[in-house]
Amino acid sequence: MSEPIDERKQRILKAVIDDYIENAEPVGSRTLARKYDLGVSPATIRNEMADLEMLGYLEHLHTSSGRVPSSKGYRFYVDGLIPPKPVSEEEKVLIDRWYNAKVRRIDEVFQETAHIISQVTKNVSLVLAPQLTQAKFRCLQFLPLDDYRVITVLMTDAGFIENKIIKMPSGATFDDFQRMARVINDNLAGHTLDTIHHHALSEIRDEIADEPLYESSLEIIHWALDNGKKERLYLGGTTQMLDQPEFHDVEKVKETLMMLEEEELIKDILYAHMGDGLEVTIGQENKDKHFKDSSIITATYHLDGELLGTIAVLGPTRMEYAKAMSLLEYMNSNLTNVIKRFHW
Amino acid sequence: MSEPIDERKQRILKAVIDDYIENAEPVGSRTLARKYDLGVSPATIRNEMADLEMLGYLEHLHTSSGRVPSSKGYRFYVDGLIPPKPVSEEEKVLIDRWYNAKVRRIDEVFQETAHIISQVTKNVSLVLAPQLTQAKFRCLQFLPLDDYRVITVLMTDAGFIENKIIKMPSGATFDDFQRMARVINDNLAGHTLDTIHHHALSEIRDEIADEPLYESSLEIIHWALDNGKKERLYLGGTTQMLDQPEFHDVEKVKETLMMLEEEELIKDILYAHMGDGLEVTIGQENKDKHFKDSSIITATYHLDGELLGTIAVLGPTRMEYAKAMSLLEYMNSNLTNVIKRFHW
DNA sequence: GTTAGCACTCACTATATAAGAGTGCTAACA
DNA sequence: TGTTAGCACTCTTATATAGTGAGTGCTAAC
Repeated sequence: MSEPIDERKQRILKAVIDDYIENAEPVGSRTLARKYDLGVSPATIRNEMADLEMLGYLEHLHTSSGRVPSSKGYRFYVDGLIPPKPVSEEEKVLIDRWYNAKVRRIDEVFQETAHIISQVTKNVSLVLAPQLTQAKFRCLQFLPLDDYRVITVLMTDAGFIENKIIKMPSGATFDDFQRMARVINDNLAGHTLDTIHHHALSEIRDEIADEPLYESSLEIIHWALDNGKKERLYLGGTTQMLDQPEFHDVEKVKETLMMLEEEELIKDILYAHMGDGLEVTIGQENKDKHFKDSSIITATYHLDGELLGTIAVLGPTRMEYAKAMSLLEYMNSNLTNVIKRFHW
Repeated sequence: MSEPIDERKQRILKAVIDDYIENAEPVGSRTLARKYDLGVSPATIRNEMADLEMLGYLEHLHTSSGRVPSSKGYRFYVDGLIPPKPVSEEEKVLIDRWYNAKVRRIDEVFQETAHIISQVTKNVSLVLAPQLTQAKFRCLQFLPLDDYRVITVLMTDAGFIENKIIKMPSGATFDDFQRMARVINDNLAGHTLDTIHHHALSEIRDEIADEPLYESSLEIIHWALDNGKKERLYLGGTTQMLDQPEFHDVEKVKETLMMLEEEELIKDILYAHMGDGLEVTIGQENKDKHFKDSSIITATYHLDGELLGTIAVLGPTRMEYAKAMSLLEYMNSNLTNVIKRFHW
């Protein structure tokens, strides 16, 4: 099955895949001999291709009509044949400029990251923004709004901030809320949002010792937890992907778009690859059957050593792996800087 | 040109448009006679249709093959022929439940509004979220974060809140920032964000009388203004629209999606109809040539008497006007409640 | 004023044919 | 023994042609 393949076979395999990635059409021996400098005749190439097919690296659509790489073929290509294609300095400058021009608020960083990736790779990009569940509760503060409302500001360790207006129970004063903030902060500071449980709540209840006020604090804590659970997914390139010949059929487009709208499905895919650095999953290697014709490249990014989120490129198996991989690698390492720049 | 058309012609015109809206195919006299109870023979219908074409209400694609409504035909239909199709009570309940299930933060209201509209109408929906430029500056407050950073919280009249972390100049203390907040609030409170000009800034400069601190306040005010300028556009239904036979061609899909990505273009369209209540613009009536085959229905929503934003449906001229119009009307009046419910 | 009848148009479908690209095999060659 | 040329065969794609059906417009009869 997996016999070693000699250097010439590798050269031919690489040529087939390069050509197929470029032209999206089954490639035959004649074209190969003409376009690539392989030094052998089409007939020889035919023999070698037949061998490569036998070994599972290439596939035949119909009896006649050129060959197409299989998942195994792409895998071999990705693991050993592709030349590194680093992001050029000009591209880096462009990317930096783009961030500067477009990003004003922290959440826009993720949207624009998705945008950049899809623009460069002409494929769909996915960016999973930081999951606050793993962030630590830092503090909660109140600001007076008027006689019966206060603004609640929640802050986590990683520096993310959320706010919400809440009503004060009748009879309560802003001072009561200040006191409540102290109680909550003392009890919850340093805990990750997903480890705040009932026993903490009951302590808070005891310390607050006022039913309506406790109700308010519950509302606030639940809101904080909800916020923590909701990591956000940003998509990019759903228009660019139409440039790929794979999507010449509207049904295919619809199917793909509908799949992309299923946030939970997509998140699960991204979770599956979380924390493993740069990872490429090709066609058949995908567990979900919807993705048997797609490849996914994922990369995780960090901040101060803490895992923050995932960025990914999703496209047809016929994808410019070299380009996408080095771009993701760069975006990945760059994202930390960008977040710091715009948020601190 | 615009001679009055008698009752029978109107009945026939309505039947043609109803049928075309339903089936997306040119409608002929025979089909019309069979499906609709018009009480006359196909031949008579043919004569009437020929008249309606002469008057500009119908169009012929090819010499033979049924008729299709013109923009003028749709206009007449929308202005006088469509039966009102109010949102049913069940639908209202569903919509309410949907909001409750999905919306946690204020900005999600707009996203979900777009989502609901597109789900119901099977067309693209556009929601222009409140423009803060017209909102009044209410107040600015600071919260201490650590020794060298503070959280800035900006609040506008309509209750929208934004926050940002900023660095303190070396040597400055949190008390300095508190003082700065007072100065800024005294000078700017009650002004709309787009009327904050240089003379206000120079007064602030005089009162603060400390260069690094003034720099910080400038940074904050500019951030506030930037926030005000950036009204946000939410899109929905870019997948649903593929169900319409108008989009059986991928090129058409791509063209439309690319147009929708041009935020400025779309915003301009929405601005053009701002403040006019419910408005329908049909095909040729659109000034922008990209929209000559599309119809746009817009509605503006208000909060406490103040104009807030616009919601719209964008689709092929062959659109279920009755349904879309009553839905927009309802969403429109309902949006105020929803915003209040989730934000106050 | 309405309707039946009829010739005509035009798009759409199905079928046949031809062209082109590619394969696999065989046999000759270095 | 590996490489190559040649050739028959397969299968897709493009093109042309004929047939079908829905619809119109006109005329003449009711």
